[in-house]
Amino acid sequence: MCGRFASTTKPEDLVELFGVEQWDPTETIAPSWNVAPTDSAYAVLERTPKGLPDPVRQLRVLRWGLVPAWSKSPESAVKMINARADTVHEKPSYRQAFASRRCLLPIDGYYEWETIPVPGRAKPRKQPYFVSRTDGGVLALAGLYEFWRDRTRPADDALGWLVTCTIVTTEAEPLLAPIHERMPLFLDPGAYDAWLDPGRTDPDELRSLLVAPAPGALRAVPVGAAVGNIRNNSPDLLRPLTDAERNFGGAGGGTTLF
DNA sequence: CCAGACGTTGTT
DNA sequence: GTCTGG
DNA sequence: CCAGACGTTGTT
DNA sequence: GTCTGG
Repeated sequence: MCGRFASTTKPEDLVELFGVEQWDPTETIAPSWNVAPTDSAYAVLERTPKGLPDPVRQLRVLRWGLVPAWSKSPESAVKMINARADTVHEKPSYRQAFASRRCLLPIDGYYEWETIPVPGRAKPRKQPYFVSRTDGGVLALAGLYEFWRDRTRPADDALGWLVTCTIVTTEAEPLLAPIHERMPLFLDPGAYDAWLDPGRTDPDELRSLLVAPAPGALRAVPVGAAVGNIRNNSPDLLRPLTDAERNFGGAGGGTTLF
């Protein structure tokens, strides 16, 4: 799955990479090596302005954790950080967003925790990994977004709209499966246009864009436990564990190597 | 008909 | 908002 | 996802 | 043990 990630690419660079036509520089967030659910994140999406024929590609800041438009409160649905690719087109909470509000979430990589049973102890050990593109490029995660109106605020209050997002997940590819059974889906540049086009609403066609990556496209590197605490946030979270650090605490011998 | 859910993951 | 369960 | 809390009353 | 907050 995907429950924590790093996002440090400058918005100006994201604008270049994704062919963004519209970005409001006041919508800027600090680089983060520890983005958690309910945090803000950059998203690339397309909206068609009233009276215009074509959608405009934008870079926006959304809150991670999708809140369906019909939710009574924004907390009730904050667990919706992931959406299963195999059912996303039919789930009441996601299908409208899937039909017309798809986005890309550009990230450097995400964290995955391997659960390692410790003989004789109830609590297993949790070994975090940082998963990123082997070629070092930005990962364009497949996402959905949704608008939620806060009725406790005045009708003309711009802050009365909450825009949230979720990440589409699938079965882990074979190389990652030993760490974790699920993983987020990402798109290759050739699929960006079709995925973002709000004019495309055929679920089967859209689902065909969600394909597993080639084996080896992603790499997983074991990192320190500090990432577990969201108060920790620095490039040091990405530093690979040394062999000595991995052996120290590692019950039952070595961890999976890449 | 109304009431209540609407999600994913991991672990047992 | 819309579907499911009772 | 992990870390950290885990409560009620009365008053503003 | 389980829920909430970030």
